[in-house]
Amino acid sequence: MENKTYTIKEVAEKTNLTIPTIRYYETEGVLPPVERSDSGNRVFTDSDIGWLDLICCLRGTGMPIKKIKQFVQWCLEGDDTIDDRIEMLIEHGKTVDEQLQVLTNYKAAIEWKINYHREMKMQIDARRNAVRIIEQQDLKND
Amino acid sequence: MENKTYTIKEVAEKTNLTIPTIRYYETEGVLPPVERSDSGNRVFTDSDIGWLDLICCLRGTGMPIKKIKQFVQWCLEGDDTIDDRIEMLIEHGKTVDEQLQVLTNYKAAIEWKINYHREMKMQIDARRNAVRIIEQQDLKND
DNA sequence: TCTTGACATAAAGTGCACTTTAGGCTATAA
DNA sequence: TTATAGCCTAAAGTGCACTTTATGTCAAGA
Repeated sequence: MENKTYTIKEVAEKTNLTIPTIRYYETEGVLPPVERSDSGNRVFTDSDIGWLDLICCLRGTGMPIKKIKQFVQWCLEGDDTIDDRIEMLIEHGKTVDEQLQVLTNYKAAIEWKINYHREMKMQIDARRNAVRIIEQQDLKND
Repeated sequence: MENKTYTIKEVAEKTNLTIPTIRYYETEGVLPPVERSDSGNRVFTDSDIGWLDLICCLRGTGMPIKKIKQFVQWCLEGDDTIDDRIEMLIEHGKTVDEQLQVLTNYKAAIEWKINYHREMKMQIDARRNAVRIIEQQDLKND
């Protein structure tokens, strides 16, 4: 499973990122420098994909690129940054909890709206039905 | 509770939106036109705040401004759009479920990372401690 | 009466995270 | 050998959702 390598296209498929996004992450220093072939093409390893998975996780939970870069840099710097890293992860975990809380509340509000609209629809349909019946009776009476 | 009115500042405080954002929503047609005083100032009602709460809910769950505008316009158009509105809410509800799912998975990944880093820290500390002890012994032996 | 503060508009600017474009290199297949 | 596909870079462009700026009106208190 180790020492297998991937082209940028394969990595894009694996990570659901676009090719330009992967390149962008590397030039921005969010993704650590990727190995190159003799002709200058990127040669990705499972480790690189691991970094990208981490980046996706942090981005997907709303962490800005700059902060992710900071975290990755700390990882590369080694042992001395372990406390900073743990602190950042814990703080970020808290914001994710908040996001989950907010999202859950909004979800409930949307469900409420849906039910409200459904009841509204029932009444509209009932009214329309009543009008139809009256019209039919008017037709007969003419 | 009804027929009370609010200034834009009060509404901003109530909704946690900024004053320019509220104006922006109105000029964009996301928020239906707000009543004005003789001097042209906006006079908000509880109904307006209700619209803003809805907008916050939809924005907070990732619906783009354009789509929210569409939904609000449908609401203003009346009964004939009830099916469209219900469909949009249901579809949006699904995307919120997906967001919750993704976010929950990411949260778990972050927790996993935290634990991984904590164990890493334990090892680093243990190693440092060992080095310290050895250094002290070396000191004694000199 | 004058100043202060809250409101108004229109238009330009901002920040973020990419995406697109233009131009060029290189290895394989026809 | 030539064309095609896949990679490369640097730089400019994009889309979204606001935010900021410049300028002006209006009502109330000193």
